[in-house]
Amino acid sequence: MGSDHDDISNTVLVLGLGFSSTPVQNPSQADDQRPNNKPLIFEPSLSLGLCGETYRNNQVEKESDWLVLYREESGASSFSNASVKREREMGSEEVEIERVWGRVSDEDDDGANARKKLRLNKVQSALLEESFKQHSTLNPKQKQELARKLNLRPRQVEVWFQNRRARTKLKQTEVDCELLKKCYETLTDENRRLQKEVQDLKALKLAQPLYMATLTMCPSCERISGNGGGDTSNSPLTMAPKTHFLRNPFSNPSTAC
DNA sequence: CCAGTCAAACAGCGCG
DNA sequence: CGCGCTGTTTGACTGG
Repeated sequence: MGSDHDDISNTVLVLGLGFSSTPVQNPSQADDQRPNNKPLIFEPSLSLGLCGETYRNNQVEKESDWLVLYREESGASSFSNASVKREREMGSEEVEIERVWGRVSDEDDDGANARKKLRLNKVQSALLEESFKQHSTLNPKQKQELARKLNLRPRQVEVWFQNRRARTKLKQTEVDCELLKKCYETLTDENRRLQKEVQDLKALKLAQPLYMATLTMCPSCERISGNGGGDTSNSPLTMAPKTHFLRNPFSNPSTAC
């Protein structure tokens, strides 16, 4: 009866109002794909802006260890595809150590490998992620420092942050898009239902023009009033609750009084 | 800096 | 098992 109407209305209202402020957990596929990585949680916010600002403090704890590991293994400037694949398959720390990786620097490009694409190792990725969570943009000093820590060129750090921002934004847009689709569907259903209700009421009004045109009753005080507040005490008519409570618009009595 | 794009690296699948 | 194919991820570049 009227209760389901109210339920639907409330649902729609909540969805509409909650949209801009409801935080949505979005387990990031991209960030969790590397099997060897610590579970870095990217939590895009549904609220406008400020995405990627949340982070877990305890992820910083290993940074120094990673850097030690990183510094121990860094120094190589060539790049090995086979070792990269092996690392991903085995997913162990020791492979990380024996893996040959590094940067394609301006200095040591030999021409043949100039177009070889660098793949950041997990230490580098983790530190970049950590840094990104703290601030999604870098000032020149931060960029230099990060590049120095990671043995990368500042340009590479800069590019990584640009890509990270862009892909975070894209991901957030996709989440928002899905939410808007759901919201649209809900509102469409609600609109359809209300249209039908209007039609029903119109049909009812045609069938019983006198009642519908002249009388209304508040369900809380059960007083009948005519149009323009006229006196109904001498009216021979009695109330027809059936018409009034078809969908119970008085679920909130104050609206009728 | 951002949006758009390219292309290397990689993952996953089916097939012989 | 390995090969080819396809789709995805991601480092890098370009133009505005």
